[in-house]
Amino acid sequence: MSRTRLASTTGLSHASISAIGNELINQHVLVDEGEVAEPGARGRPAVRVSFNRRACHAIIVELDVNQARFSLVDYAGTLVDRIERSVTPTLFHETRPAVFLREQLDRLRQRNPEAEGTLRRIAISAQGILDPTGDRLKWSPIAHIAGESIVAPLRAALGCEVTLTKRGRLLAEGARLLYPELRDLSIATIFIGSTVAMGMSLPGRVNALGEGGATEFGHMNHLPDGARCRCGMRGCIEAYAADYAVLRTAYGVPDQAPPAAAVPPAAFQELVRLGQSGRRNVVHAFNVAGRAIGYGLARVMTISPPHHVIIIGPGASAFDLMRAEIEAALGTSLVCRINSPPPITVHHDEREPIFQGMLLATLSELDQSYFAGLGAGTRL
Amino acid sequence: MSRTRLASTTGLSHASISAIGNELINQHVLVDEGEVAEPGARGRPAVRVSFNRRACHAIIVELDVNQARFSLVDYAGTLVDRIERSVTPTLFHETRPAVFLREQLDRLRQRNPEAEGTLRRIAISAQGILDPTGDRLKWSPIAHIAGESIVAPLRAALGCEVTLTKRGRLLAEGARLLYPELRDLSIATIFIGSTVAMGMSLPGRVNALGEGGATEFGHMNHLPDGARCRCGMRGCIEAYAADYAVLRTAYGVPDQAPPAAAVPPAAFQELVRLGQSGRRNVVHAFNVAGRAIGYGLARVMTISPPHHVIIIGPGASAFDLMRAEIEAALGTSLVCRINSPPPITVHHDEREPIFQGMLLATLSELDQSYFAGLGAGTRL
DNA sequence: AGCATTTTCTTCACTGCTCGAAAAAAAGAT
DNA sequence: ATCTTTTTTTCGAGCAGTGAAGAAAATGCT
Repeated sequence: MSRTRLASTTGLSHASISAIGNELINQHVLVDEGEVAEPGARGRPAVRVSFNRRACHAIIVELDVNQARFSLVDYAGTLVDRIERSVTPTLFHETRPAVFLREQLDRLRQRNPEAEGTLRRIAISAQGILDPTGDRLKWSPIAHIAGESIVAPLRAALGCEVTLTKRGRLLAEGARLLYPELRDLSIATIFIGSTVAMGMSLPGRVNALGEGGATEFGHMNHLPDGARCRCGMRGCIEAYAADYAVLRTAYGVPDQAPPAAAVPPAAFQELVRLGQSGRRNVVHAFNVAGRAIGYGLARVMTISPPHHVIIIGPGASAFDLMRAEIEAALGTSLVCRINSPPPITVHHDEREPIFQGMLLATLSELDQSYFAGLGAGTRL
Repeated sequence: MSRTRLASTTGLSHASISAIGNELINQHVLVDEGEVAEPGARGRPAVRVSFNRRACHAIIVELDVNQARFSLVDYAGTLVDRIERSVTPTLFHETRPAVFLREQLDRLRQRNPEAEGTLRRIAISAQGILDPTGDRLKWSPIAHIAGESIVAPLRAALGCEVTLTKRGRLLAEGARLLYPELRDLSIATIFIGSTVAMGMSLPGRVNALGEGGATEFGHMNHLPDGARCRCGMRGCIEAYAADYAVLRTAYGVPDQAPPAAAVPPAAFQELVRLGQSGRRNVVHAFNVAGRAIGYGLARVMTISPPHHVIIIGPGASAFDLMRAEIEAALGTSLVCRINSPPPITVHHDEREPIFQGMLLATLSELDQSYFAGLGAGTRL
């Protein structure tokens, strides 16, 4: 981006951008990329400045019920290397979470020795409820992970900052990045898959990893004394709309039956396919799921109504089977009658928004915690 | 407050406080009250500065289903004069809201000619859903008020700034003022009475009148296809917990019967008394109300959990009859199991918090919109 | 009474951030 | 070669805030 565009984007004057920009270039936080040739343009050509890729690196860890992904990124946000591992319900029974994570992280570091000295942060995201200390999960749909210390042993072993973040928090921030037209709107992103989750994002600056936006939407009660949920409670939205719940409803298993620990992604895809091809019991199951999500969303609308709703995750493919029930439920809400209901769109890939949201949040935090702490004269 | 205390409260240095304070005293926004004698204190005595009462005046209008209250206040927040009028379900059928308001406002102004030149703002609060323009209510439990233009005619007639605010928005801000120990906590205040409403307040600066904190808690769905609500929908929390709903349940009226337009305050007080003395049908009705509020609160807890909950309004007197059901409902929620449920306290008078919340918000807004706009050299 | 102590408030020189205006630089257009 | 356009830098100024020093106004001790 050129200095002139930076000035108009940030609202600062050219004078300030020039001063700050050159200071950061001296510190090697930014780099001068030289003139960028734009054919047919008059005037002095713009000089692009961009982040110094080698200023620092971070590793982003996405942990969910079915898989784990480890991504080494540089300061410009470019993906340098990536490892994927599948997660089974017994994995964290056999191997302590911190040990499993450390093995994969070490492998990634050994494969990329050039990043070693500048690895500044490891950001882990996982589904569930965090302990207030941020060291571990208090509860999680990922089997056997809750209660195990994660952050402290990794921090001690690796000697760099490690953070643990609720995954749902990132959904909406990431979705905002993918749809520039939503930039100035508040967004609720609902994930439907191995769990049901919602992230909320207000316009304005990027939410830091530590702040708001997290909800327990999946465990909001839908019906008092209703279906059994993986969390042990009854009547949660998740107990009607997560993969295991749809499967249970479709095959006529009583809704008080204990939920499956995990549903293989392929099995759920097959279920969606059956629903789309019109199989009665499956269509019915997705209708039930839609009703739970619709009432949940209607309830959210009464507390903090988002401008836009995005449905995401494996269950998003079945949105057509849920849409009518969702809209009907929204229609029973005064808020949606008076102010029209929010537009709902579907985004099929959930991994990219989560990754992008986490990436942006991590780099922003590094800017604030690491780079801001460097003295004025520092050189990297 | 002395300059030294101002410095430690605001976090600014003594030098800055001195400069800014003297500037504002020159402008007659603040006044020097002279030394305040504190017996037994050593050192130079503190000089108290306070708001110049005569710097400006505002009128605060509280409008609800049963009554209207008009309060003339000065810049120091002192109540100068007040008018109360009862509101009947036919009032706004017979008299247009703007006309009714104008009559009372004119009376208040005539009684207090000394405030005339410095009346800077009229702030109206009412229950219901506001039009985005802020000129009128789109929907309200106050009969015949929705849809009628309120702000524009008053602004034209009185020639000063007029604002219309959702009442529930003020509940929590006001409650925060009354309980200093809640200063750094997020608070949800639930009003139970002619309606059911909730205001949320985050710690930090005072919310301006235009910003967040408003909810439609009373019209959050409790049970799909449930009891008929005054808003025309079915199953709202209000349809189980507002005064008309408790009355309906207690006397075995079918929950699909059209709700009463208003319940006289005395009739509801009597109902609370009957419940407290153990009358079975009334106790049952309040149990039902408590269950609706409890599930509603549990649902709110999944989206933006407050640290503290305050119950307020005429129905607060019956809190003991609802407590068990509220706590039971909270217990069905994963969030309340993992992180303990928020403490719930009762505040019996609802009018004071609403008034205080509105007062503070109005004066803060005047600081920002009016006083901040005055040039550096201005003198009042 | 006279001086030390304590506390409040003001003054003053200085920093850090930002801005507007002018100037410099680097290209294409004439 | 000169004009125009666009980007970038330089320079002086303004503003909000600070720390340190000092002035002011009381009490307490001898």
